[in-house]
Amino acid sequence: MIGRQMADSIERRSGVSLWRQIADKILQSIAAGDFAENAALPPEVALAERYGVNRHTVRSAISALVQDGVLRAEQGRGTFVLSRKRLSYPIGARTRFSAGLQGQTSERHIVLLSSSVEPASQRVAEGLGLARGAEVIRLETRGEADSRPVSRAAGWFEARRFAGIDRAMAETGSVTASLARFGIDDYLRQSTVLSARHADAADLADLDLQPGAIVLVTVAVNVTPDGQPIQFSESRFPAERVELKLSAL
Amino acid sequence: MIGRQMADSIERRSGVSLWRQIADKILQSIAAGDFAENAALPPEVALAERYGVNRHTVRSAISALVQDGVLRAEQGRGTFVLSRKRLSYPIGARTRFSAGLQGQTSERHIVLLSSSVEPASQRVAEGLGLARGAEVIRLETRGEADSRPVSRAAGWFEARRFAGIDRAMAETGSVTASLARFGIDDYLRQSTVLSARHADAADLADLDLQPGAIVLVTVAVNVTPDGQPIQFSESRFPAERVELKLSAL
DNA sequence: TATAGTCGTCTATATCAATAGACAAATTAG
DNA sequence: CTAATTTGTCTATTGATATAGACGACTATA
Repeated sequence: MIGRQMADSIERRSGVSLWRQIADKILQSIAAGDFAENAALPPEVALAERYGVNRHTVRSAISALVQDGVLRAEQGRGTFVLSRKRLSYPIGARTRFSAGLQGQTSERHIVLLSSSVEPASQRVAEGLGLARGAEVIRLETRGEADSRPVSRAAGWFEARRFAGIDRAMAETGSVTASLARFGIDDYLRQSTVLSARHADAADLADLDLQPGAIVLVTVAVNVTPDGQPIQFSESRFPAERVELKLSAL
Repeated sequence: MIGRQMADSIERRSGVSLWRQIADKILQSIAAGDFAENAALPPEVALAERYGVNRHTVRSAISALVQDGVLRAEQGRGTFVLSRKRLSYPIGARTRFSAGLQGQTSERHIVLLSSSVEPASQRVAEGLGLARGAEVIRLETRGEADSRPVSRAAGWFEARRFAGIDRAMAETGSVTASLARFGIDDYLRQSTVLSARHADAADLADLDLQPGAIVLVTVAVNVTPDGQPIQFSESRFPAERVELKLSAL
């Protein structure tokens, strides 16, 4: 973006419709803090002129964001911003879900969606230092803050060592607390690989997103302080609601 | 994605055309290492069936990737993968451009695109601990590996302290070397904030991307070992060619 | 109470995106 | 050589996207 000033460019015949590109820009702009809560968006004609499109095209973008609960349109008055700035999700050696979001939200928790036992895939086995096909427990979770989903994760644990961690997770709602039951009071993030892509159907459902949204994806391995791998995870974050803050370790 | 198996889902009337979504999926799949170099893609009819679309729609996706130099189609034989796995770009306290890419590419360098002196914007001033409007030098650079752009960055330095850094950068092609001329032999990454969005027109031109692509965006502050801010930067990485590896600090 | 500003709705038209089916052209396997 | 497989091209049709213009409905304010 380089500053902010030259970002108002739109691509035609790109496979991404103009209304979606404009909706993206408006979301970015809100997330970047360009509008106070309840502030008025520029009028439709002004936006149409700025982006070089028809007013109806801007209306399509706005309508999608109204649908999504980001904006509120009032006939005769204007269109107003509802949602807040993006959450800043900390990532570091000692990343814990709740701790890092303190102060940004009033309410936050993790929901266990499902658990299963399965043979380790190639990458899970590699991450955990197990033989391929070894039994692992898979926990599917969703992180929520202020009643909105902010993350969706799958975590894998060695089945033999962590038998019953699914129950612990359901009861405590915390990975840290669950691991504590297995005698692990501290763990570190060994590696994190980060990428981004368009949300697929599963992401849309899990994270309550509108089609065309972008998700940040992290693949990480957690280890004990002495380097023993305990958890392999893949997490997805809605890019429009979350940014990742890489904290000092 | 959770494993890999359920990722073949496509969203209709989402504002993102089906051919682009499919092109995205193919790119992801290649980047994830599902295909060896020069391996054949599944035939068009098979892909059409897998994604539940018409063969012509798949052809549109493939045609975009052929245009982009990712695939090569041969009549009667098949469609073949040209490009490599994604580059893994390391990010950590001591991130240096060239060092981390060693072994992944045969050739890599930074090009200085432009430099200018300007008053510091709000966020640049905050990042560098200066008064808003203080003079800063802005360097626009592009990182290339194997003749392909892999990053595009804007860096800001306090003008008074680093007068002439633009020339140093042009001569050395290295931030590290340029800073050394100002007596700074070591610096650390103090903070990094990470987000993702659709590429805008500037990104497309700078990074040689096809419209609809996704970029990873980092905003970072570099400091001297004793905590003095020296550089504020915003970098963009094409998500289809680069993943970010958060290294131990 | 006018008037200007803004969102809401309607009609019409053009282009892009996607589907459907058919057949040609090139390659590979038998 | 023949058949099967695969990419390339063509025509036709439908629906989504985008533009254009006009006008109605609601709000705030001079």
